[in-house]
Amino acid sequence: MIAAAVLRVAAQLVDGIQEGLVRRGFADVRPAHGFAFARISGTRATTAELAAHLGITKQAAAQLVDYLVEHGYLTREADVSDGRAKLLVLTERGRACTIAADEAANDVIQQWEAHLPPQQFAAMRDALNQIAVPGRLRPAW
Amino acid sequence: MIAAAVLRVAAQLVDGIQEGLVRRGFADVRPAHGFAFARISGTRATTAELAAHLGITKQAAAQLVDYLVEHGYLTREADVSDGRAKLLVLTERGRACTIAADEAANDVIQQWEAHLPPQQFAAMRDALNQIAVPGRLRPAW
DNA sequence: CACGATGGACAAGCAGGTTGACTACATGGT
DNA sequence: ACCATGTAGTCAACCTGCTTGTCCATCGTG
Repeated sequence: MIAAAVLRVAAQLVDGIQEGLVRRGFADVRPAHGFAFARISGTRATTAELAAHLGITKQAAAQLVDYLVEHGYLTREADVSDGRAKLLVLTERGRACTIAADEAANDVIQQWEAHLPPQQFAAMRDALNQIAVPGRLRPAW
Repeated sequence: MIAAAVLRVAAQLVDGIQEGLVRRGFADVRPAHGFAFARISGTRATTAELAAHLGITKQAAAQLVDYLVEHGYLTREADVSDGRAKLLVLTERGRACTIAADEAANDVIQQWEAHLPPQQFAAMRDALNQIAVPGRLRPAW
């Protein structure tokens, strides 16, 4: 069953990243935080924008941000161009964590690559990229 | 990024199945229930076995089973060979729901197939089946 | 047949999300 | 210049799905 295979592969990836982060000294982040980091390290981000990106309410996003601030991954800075907003910026540790997550993800993917003929791996990668629509990232489990 | 593509594809699949189930009249089941159905419709199943299969505690599995019994998908039957155990068996509605879930999953997959050259789709399917280890099904999000 | 292991259930609590209401600031129309 | 409406953030209450801890009844093996 291909559907089950997709879910197992996704589960492997998430679990593998999580384990890799623990090994690299980032035991206090959850998978959801990774999606937040990805958003914050990209363009300018506020809590409300983050909430929209993750598909959760801004209250839930706010408490996620609280957690990351408490654990030294993020700071809230005043936005000079908007007195209401607070910009989310990664700390040094936050940037180190995003890098570690990327490395951990690549470790998992390299294991996949090692199990497949190069051309088949490339076919799978291209197929996944074509299928994946740029919409929501987190499923509604 | 291939990691993001995998997660998006998995999210699409889960969301697509969920939406297909709603369209077919099964609005009161969650994705986790699908994994439970798959286990129960296979070999003999008890609540404790289900818990092990899903990677959750038996208490959590018990309340999941409670829900499915209340909603008419399952019954608990006495096990003649073990006075402690209660066998989980699908009702007619339960069987119909598993069939509907299979159909919904196939709908999603057919959309993927339609977007890709047949040979590339086959390569992706085979690659995923090779990569997927038969371990846990639900990630620890 | 006694004793450890196992299936199931009861209770309390936690984590991550929700809805609702409120304040402070922004912005565009008259 | 001002007011109306919209938006970022926060406080509070609550819900759901899961956890840990404890217990009982039954199984199976020495």
